[in-house]
Formats: sequence, C-alpha cells, structure tokens
Amino acid sequence: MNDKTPARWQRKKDARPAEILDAALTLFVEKGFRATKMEDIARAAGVTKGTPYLYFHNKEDIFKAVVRDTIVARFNDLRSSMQQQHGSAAQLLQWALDGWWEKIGSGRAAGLCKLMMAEAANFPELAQFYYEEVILPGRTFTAQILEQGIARGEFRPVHIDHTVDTLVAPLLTTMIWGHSFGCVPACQTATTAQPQAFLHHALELVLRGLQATPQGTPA
Amino acid sequence: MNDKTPARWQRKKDARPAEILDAALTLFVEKGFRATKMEDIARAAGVTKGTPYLYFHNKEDIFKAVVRDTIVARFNDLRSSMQQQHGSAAQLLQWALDGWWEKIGSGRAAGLCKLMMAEAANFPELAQFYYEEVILPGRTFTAQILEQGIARGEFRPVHIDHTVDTLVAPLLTTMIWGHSFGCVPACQTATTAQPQAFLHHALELVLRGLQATPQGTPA
Amino acid sequence: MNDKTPARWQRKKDARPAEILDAALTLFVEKGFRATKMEDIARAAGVTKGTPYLYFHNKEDIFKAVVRDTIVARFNDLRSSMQQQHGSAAQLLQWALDGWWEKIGSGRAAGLCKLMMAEAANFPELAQFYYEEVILPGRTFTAQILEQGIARGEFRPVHIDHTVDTLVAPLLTTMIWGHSFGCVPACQTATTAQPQAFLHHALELVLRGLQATPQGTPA
Amino acid sequence: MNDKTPARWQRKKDARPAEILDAALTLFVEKGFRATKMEDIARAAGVTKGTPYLYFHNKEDIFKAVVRDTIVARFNDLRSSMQQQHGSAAQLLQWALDGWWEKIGSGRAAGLCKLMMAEAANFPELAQFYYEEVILPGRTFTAQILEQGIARGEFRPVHIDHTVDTLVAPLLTTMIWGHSFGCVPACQTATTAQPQAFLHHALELVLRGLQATPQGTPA
DNA sequence: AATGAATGAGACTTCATTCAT
DNA sequence: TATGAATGAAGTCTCATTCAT
Repeated sequence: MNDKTPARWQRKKDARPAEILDAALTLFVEKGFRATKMEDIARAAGVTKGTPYLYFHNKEDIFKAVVRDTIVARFNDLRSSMQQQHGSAAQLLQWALDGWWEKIGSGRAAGLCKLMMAEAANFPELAQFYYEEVILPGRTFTAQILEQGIARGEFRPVHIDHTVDTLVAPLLTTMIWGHSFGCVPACQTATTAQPQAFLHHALELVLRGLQATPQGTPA
Repeated sequence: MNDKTPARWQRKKDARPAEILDAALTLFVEKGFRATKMEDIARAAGVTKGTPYLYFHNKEDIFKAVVRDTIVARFNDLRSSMQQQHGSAAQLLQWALDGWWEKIGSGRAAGLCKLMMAEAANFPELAQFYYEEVILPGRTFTAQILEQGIARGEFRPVHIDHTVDTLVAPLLTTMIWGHSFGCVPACQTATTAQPQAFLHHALELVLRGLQATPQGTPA
Repeated sequence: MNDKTPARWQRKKDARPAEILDAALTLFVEKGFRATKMEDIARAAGVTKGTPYLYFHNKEDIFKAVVRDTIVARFNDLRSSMQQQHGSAAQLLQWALDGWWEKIGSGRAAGLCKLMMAEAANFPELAQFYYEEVILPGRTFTAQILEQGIARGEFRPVHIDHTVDTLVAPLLTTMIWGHSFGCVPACQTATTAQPQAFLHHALELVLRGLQATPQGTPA
Repeated sequence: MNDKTPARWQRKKDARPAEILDAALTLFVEKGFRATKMEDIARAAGVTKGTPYLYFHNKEDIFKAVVRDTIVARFNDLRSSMQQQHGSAAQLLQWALDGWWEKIGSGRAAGLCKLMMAEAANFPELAQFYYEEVILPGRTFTAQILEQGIARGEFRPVHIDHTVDTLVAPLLTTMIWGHSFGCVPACQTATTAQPQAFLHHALELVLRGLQATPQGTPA
C-alpha cells in the first residue's frame, strides 16, 4: 500500500524463491508435473514468466526444490512434535500417527508424496533423495518403536520390515486415495470421507495383531 | 507369413488393436501417460505413426481402452480363479490375496493401477469407470467375506469399510511401491524385494487383529 | 436386388467413373476442394477408398475431370437448347438467360463455377481449359448477339467487351452469392431469395440502357 | 535500432499483430485459407512459428482478424471519402464507384472480398459479421441514393433490391475476376485488363436503364 | 532483479496415396 | 476390378527456455 515501507519489499525480495516454490507446490499437487506450466507457477507466485529462472535452473529443478523444501520442513515439524514423547510402544505409534496426520497427511505435503510416487521413476535422483530423507528415517523410527515394543514384551516378535510396511500402508493409502480418486466427486469411499477414522481403525487392527498373546496364534 | 516379401507393412487388422494396446500398456506403465509419445506406441507395436489412429480416436482413447481392456481381462481372470472356493473367511482372504497377486499384483496390470491413481484426477470419466468396475466390486467382494466371518463368529464385529481399506492398503502399497521407488535401484526396501512375503505378513497381522477374542480388547 | 440381372451390374461397372465424378461434384461444391476427402468421395460413390485411384490419378485429377465433364455436358445442353432461336437481339438475350438459368445457374454446375473462381489461381491449367471452353465461347456468343442488335439498329453502338461483361455480371453474382453467403441462413438477400427475378430485372435494366434512343445520352 | 546486435529477434509488441495480419492478408489472398501455412505467415511477418500464437488463438482467429481489420479500415476510408458529396443521384453513384475502386477494388481488400465469398460457407459466423458490417451497409447506402434519385424524378421507379444488386454485380465481378482468372496469364479478358473502364461502362449502361423516360418502356 | 516478447524443438493428428490380397 | 490396412509427409499448436531491455 505504502511505498515508503521498504521493509515489506525487502522481505518480499528474500521471499521470492519461497513464494515460487509455494505456488509450484500447489500447482504440482493439483495438476501433476507435466501439466503444470511454468507460466502458471510464475503467475501464481505473483511474478512473470522469466523470474523463476532467476532462482531455478529449470522446471525439473523447481520440482526438486519443492520436494526437498517441503519434505525437510514437514519432517522438522514432525520430528519436533515427536520430541520427548514417552509411553508404551502402542501409544508412541498412535502419537506418531496423529502427528503425521497433522503435519503431513492432512496438508499439501500428502499430495506431494503422491506426486513423488507418480514421478519417482522419472526422477531417480530425486527419488533417492526422498528415499534417504523420508523413507529410511521414517522406517527406522517406526522400526525402533516396534523393537522397543517387542523388547518390552508389549508386542509379539515379528518381522520388523514387513510390519513397518504394514503400519505405513494405511498412511500411503490415505495420501494416494485422497489425491487421486478422492478428487473425483463420483469416486468417494469411506476412506476419503473420514481419513482419520480409517487411520485410527487400521492402527488399532494392526496393534491387536501385534499384541503379545499368551495362548498362541490364530489358525 | 512369407518372409520373402519385403512388404513395407503387414496386414492384420484383427490383431492390430490388441498389439497397439499391448504396446501402449507397457509404455504407459513405464513412462506415464504424458511422457509416452504416440509414435513410441506405434513403433513398439511395429507400425508407423498414423496406424494407431485407424483404431483409436486419440491418445486418451488409447489410454481408456488400455484401462478397460486390461481391467476387464484381469478381473475376469481373477473372478474365475476365485470360483467355488470354500473355507473359513480367513482362508478365503488368503486365497483372494494369492489370486490377486498372481493375476494382477505381479504383472503389468499393477503398473496400470498405479498409473490410474496418478492420472485419476486428469481423467475423471475414466476414473469413474475404474471405480465402478474395479474398486466397488473389489470392496464388495472383500466386505462380503468379512461379514461372513463376523456372522460365523470367526471375526470380531468391526467397521466394515475401514477394515476393507485396511486389507486393501497392503495391496495398494505393493503396486505403487513396485512401480515407483521400486523401479529405482537405489530405493529398494523389503517390500519391493519380497512383495509376496510382505503381503502374507500383512494379511496375517490384520487377521490376528480381527480374531474374535473372548477375553476383551487390548489397551 | 436380383443378382441374376447382370445387365445392371454391367452398366454399373461402366458407370463407375461417372458415379465417382458425380459424388465428387456434389462434395466439392458443398465443401470446397481441400475440405473434401478422397474417402468421402469414395463413400458417396458407393465404393471404397482405393477405387477412385483405379480411374483417376489423384484428387486433383478428379477435380479436373469434374470440371471438364460437368462443363462439357452443361454446355452441350445449353447449346442444343439455344438451337434455332430466332427473334430480336433482346429476345435472344432473354432466351439465353432463361436457358442458362435452367441448365446451369439453378443447378450444381453453378456451384462448380463458383468453385472454379475460388480455385482458379491454384489450378492454372484447369483455369485455362475453363477459359477456353466456357468463358471465351460464352463471351463470343453474347458478343455476336450484341453485334447483331447493333447492326440491326436495335442497340446503340457500345463497347462490346465491356457490355458482355455487364451482361454476364448478374449471372456471376447469382452463382457466387448463392453458393457463398446464400448458404448461410443469417446472410440472405433479395438475390438469394429470388435469383430469377433478379436476373430478369438486371437484364431489363441493361437492355434499356442498350436501347437505341433518338434523343441522346443521359447526363 | 542498433545493427551491431546480432539479435535473434526484435521486440516490437505493438507492431507485431499488425505485421502478422498484413502478412496473413497477402498470403490468404494469394493462396487461400487452407493452403496458407501458419509458418508461412510467420516467416512473411519476419517471426518464427510460435510467435503468431502469442497474438492470435489459431489460424481461424487470424483469418477473422484479417477480415475484421481490413474491412473496418477500408470501410472507414471509403466512408470518409464519401463525406459531404453533393450532386445528382447519378453523380453520387459515380463518386461512390470511384471511391470504392480507389479504396477497395484496386487493392488487396478486393482479394479479401473474393476470399470471403470462397470461404463464407466454411465460416458462417465470420460471414455474418461481413454481411452485417459490409454487405448490409453497402446495400443501404446504395439503396438510399437510388431512392433519392427516384424521389427527385431522376430515375424511374424500380425494384430497389434488385437494382442495388444490378449496380453491385459489376463490382463483384471485378473483384472476383481479378483474383481468379485474372491471376492466370492465359486467361485475361477486357475486364481484367481495364477494370476501371469496365466499371464505368457498366455504371453508364445501368444509369441509362434507370433514366426516367417520358415516352414509355422498350419492348 | 525483473520483465515478457520471441524462439524453436517437439508432440499430436490428418489424409492423400499405395499396394498386397 | 476392388478392397481397405498401412504409410508418412505435412500441418497445427504448445510450452520450456532465452535474453534484450
């Protein structure tokens, strides 16, 4: 409004790359990588066609930056929210699930994860970054809780890797469903309508399955 | 038929559409819809640029035909392999899982499912077809087994929809993982290495969680 | 209906080229040269794609044949209808106008003339044929009547060429208008609605202008 | 401005559309709509393939713009040159004819009119624009002069619409002939060689025919 | 730092023509 | 003679990227 407030413009200047990435994130999630035009990104960021090229080498570079930045930011959020949680392994998993939903599953980051799956084969290098920064730490974190639970006799001894994947599967399902069929009005399911209820239900089922039972295994 | 004719082209009208769809399926799964060029499809099918247009209206039409044909074919396979299975609900679910893996999960059809998720928002009409022909029938089938299991006292009474999704989640995970990060050598996990072992493990966990227990629920 | 009547098929066989040209004439008039597809011509003629090529070298060749055949046929019709007409020069011009309307102006041939104008620059060789077979004879014929009228004192002495063109102008206008704006519902004029009335009116006006008047020319 | 810059391209946004339309006008008139390639237009305008699409939606859009712009511009020229002409109806018609020849008949606009006739059926919407902006005003203008002439006793009472068409016919003939057979060296006629002489001759003939004569009509 | 006109490779689609049957 | 599957040149349009201003 007031040209005399340089601070505002100053901030703006420094914020340019972030604004561009923010716009790109929204558009990539909404339309996919190929269908998102550079000019759309620029316009959504309030700049003109050429400006994104001052900060990024090309469209692929923007995509990579979007993934990296979003992931890092979301992961820091999630990590700090998980600090110093104590309780049973089951409780930790529930907290983790809620934290994940709040920080990632319910926001644009979930769309980005879905996009990352869609494009992983086209961006192997980026996939590897994601794998190392997201997938492995996430698996390790989950695996540690599991192992703790087993060590404490809270859970049966189980195959760690497969159990981790079993715990992660509902999260993946929620993200992908919500950003694929969930976007089509005619293709709604219970999961898209009440994702959190589904997540809790799935976790509860698996936790029951993990429960150490004195009397043996089911048929 | 006769290798001695240096024919520029072979006539085989009846086989052409299937050949084109087959080539398209492979390429779509490998590279995605946008990144697959019509000429690539043509070349992969052993014809030239113009030929696919003799059988299909445009690229989108080919995509739709690929989905419809593959889905219908795979579903018929699966359905017939499930005919007249008898046993406990748990056994039925295990058979269904194995049948699904054999007919769909382990083949190109899984890649198509992953692609369908990636593109659902871009092809709402096709998404609806897929939803009606694949998702709903699959959910209904699973739900019936669950309800049977509950009615027989084999399973606890549970929320059907969420449990269906919990059962389906590992399948989705397998398909998507296998055709995203699983395609990148540096991004392997236990699931991509031994998908069937994971699927069995996940099912067993959930079945345990479903088990009717006389003595109450866990914390 | 009856396969036993070979005569009918015999005739058909010989008639093929004519049938193709007839179909082509209609389509060319309706849609223009470029917009008419070979396959449309074939289908309209009741044959398949390749057949026209058995009788004609290519599309251009068909166009040329259409023009030549139609023109020659229409001209023979017109010429024979004008045989042995006697009367004043004005009467001859009126008879010629009516004959022209009946044989050419009111039928598809008029559309062909319009098309010939549209395409003359693209088919110089064909234009020359048309010029020599239609334009020049038509002009000569008209010029002769004019000269006769002048010689008899029926008409004033006038510039023959320009007067011929003045007499021909309404005919051209009728043909062109009827096959251009006349085809668009929202673009009707008196001429398209009542072409014959216009033609008679125009001829009468010009004939009055040609009338030998004792008292001199208008301002 | 500076010849020392080996610039791959020149920036001149304001002039571009006009340059493109100018190039397009020439090419459309010369080769017709279909036969004119977008790249030809671009090259003739001194730009590359993609540039016309910065200013026009597609080829049809360029055609429409060419018609609209040329028509409007020529019509304004003509209208302003006809301002404040006084005299007899016959004189007005002669002035109008000369003005028309100077502003329209002798230039590229005449080719555009011919093209408009050739393409009217393919572009009904554009035809309607042309009809409303050119044909109707032109007819109204001519009709008013005629009615004035009749009211003043200068002309006989005649059918206005048909007489308008009779007056317009030579103009149409000139435009069409000049841009069809007139372009083929072997197809010249008096009209193509001396169009203005023909136009004057035709007008004089029709004016004589319109002359109010006390002593009756000819046979 | 920012603009936005211009570029030009690239992808889709059409259709006149060919030729094995 | 007739067919019609297949060809492939040609044309339209898009959009990531460049660069003079």
